Amino acid sequence: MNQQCKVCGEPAAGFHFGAFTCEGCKSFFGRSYNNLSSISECKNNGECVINKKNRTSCKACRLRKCLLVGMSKSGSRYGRRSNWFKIHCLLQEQQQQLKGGPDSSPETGFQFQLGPKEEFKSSEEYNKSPSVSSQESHHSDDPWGSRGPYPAPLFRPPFGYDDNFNKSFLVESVLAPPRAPEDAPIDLSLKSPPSGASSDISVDDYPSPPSPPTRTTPLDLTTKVV
Amino acid sequence: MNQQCKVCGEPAAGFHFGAFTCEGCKSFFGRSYNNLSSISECKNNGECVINKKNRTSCKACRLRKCLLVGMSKSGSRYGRRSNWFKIHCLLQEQQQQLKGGPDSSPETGFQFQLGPKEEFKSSEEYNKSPSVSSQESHHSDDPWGSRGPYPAPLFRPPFGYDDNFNKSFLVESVLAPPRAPEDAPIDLSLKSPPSGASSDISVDDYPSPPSPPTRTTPLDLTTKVV
DNA sequence: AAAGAAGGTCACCAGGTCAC
DNA sequence: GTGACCTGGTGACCTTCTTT
Ligand SMILES: [Zn+2]
Ligand SMILES: [Zn+2]
Ligand SMILES: [Zn+2]
Ligand SMILES: [Zn+2]
Repeated sequence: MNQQCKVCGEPAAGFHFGAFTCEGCKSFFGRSYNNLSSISECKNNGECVINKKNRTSCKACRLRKCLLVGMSKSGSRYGRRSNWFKIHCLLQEQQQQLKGGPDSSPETGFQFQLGPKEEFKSSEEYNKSPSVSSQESHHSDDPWGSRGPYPAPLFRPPFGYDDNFNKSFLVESVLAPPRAPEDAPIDLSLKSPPSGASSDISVDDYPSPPSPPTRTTPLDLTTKVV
Repeated sequence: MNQQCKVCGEPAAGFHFGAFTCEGCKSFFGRSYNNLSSISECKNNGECVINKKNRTSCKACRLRKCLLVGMSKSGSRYGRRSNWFKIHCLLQEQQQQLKGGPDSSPETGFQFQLGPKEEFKSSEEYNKSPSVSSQESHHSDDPWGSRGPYPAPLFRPPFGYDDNFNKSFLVESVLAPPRAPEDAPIDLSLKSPPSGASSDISVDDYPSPPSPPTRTTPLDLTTKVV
């Protein structure tokens, strides 16, 4: 299994925070997440394309990429992955090779968790975002720690698969370049969501896993959203 | 690990911008790079030989040397050096002592990142490898060795080298020094400052770092799995 | 157990400082 | 302008703990 970091393209060290990443991006994400204020605005209008060599040059864009590929603190967990997961990884990898060449852009790299792109589910949801506060957000106590609400069948879809929370919420609100006038004072608003809830990032709770097996054909699993 | 500055020969302070250099050359390069205009043309026809004592006397030549030894803004590396790398350093050092005497010229000093020169030679071996040539572009990787998945043995070869590479590691590296596939262009455009380095030197890209022994087979991921 | 991820550690480096 | 010295960020390696 030879995955590449979905953020920068370097050989991946494992599945971290919801995506295959290298040690560097893993650490970076872990650090940044708790310290968003340390990230200064992109000087390139938020359009940097992250790769192995330049990944350290723009933290804002690196973080954005992390979120884009599905990383999230809450969407992580300990322990080994199910077979289901591994199998899918392989398949996906192969498929990708067929059409993209081994080195297809890290940009879209391996699409495990719903493609970042359209998954965005409009920003509308985001617009009303603060809504997050609704109520389920108090998941706080144990975002995931102890086996949450899952049935854990033999082949349960791997974690992080459906966690698209950050896609809609964080990515857009926070990192997406908010149309700032050039000299915008940065602020990069991603301080922390107003809505308290302490969740600087809230995850709506865990969407029921797409029941996997039983094949559906070309594993679609991705689209699901709830 | 006492390395010498590849630019001037003084004891190196570390690996900076892609090469082992002293503090001075590091700073010099960092400064000059953003300010090429400040460098005046060489008065000696671009033939100055840089050493510890005269390094400050001709900026043009000093900078040229920097580039020659592989320095580049994008070639910098962060974080700790991998064990694999360290071992390599030692070996190389030893080898060098055997044949060069402890005090071999700083000129050729330690060749880690293949000098942009003809270090290549063995690349032919590369070329004839059928599959590789096709599109193995993402092959590279350096002795810095970005690690793959964990339970990594003490000296884990970077990227896709097979696991029992470890065993033969010593032997191989000694007999067949690693050579990089050139995935990097290495143009090193500025052979000699055409006329004043004033013209921009585009050094965008960086000579691929040294690199580990080449692996031959295209990774057979199929076998492993599950 | 064994595998594998989160987190911690701290070797290392780009940059910035500021007496020369 | 130079380069010894600091500082904050990075990432290879390691430890702890969860999941298979
Ligand atoms: Zn990465
Ligand atoms: Zn950027
Ligand atoms: Zn030097
Ligand atoms: Zn000169």
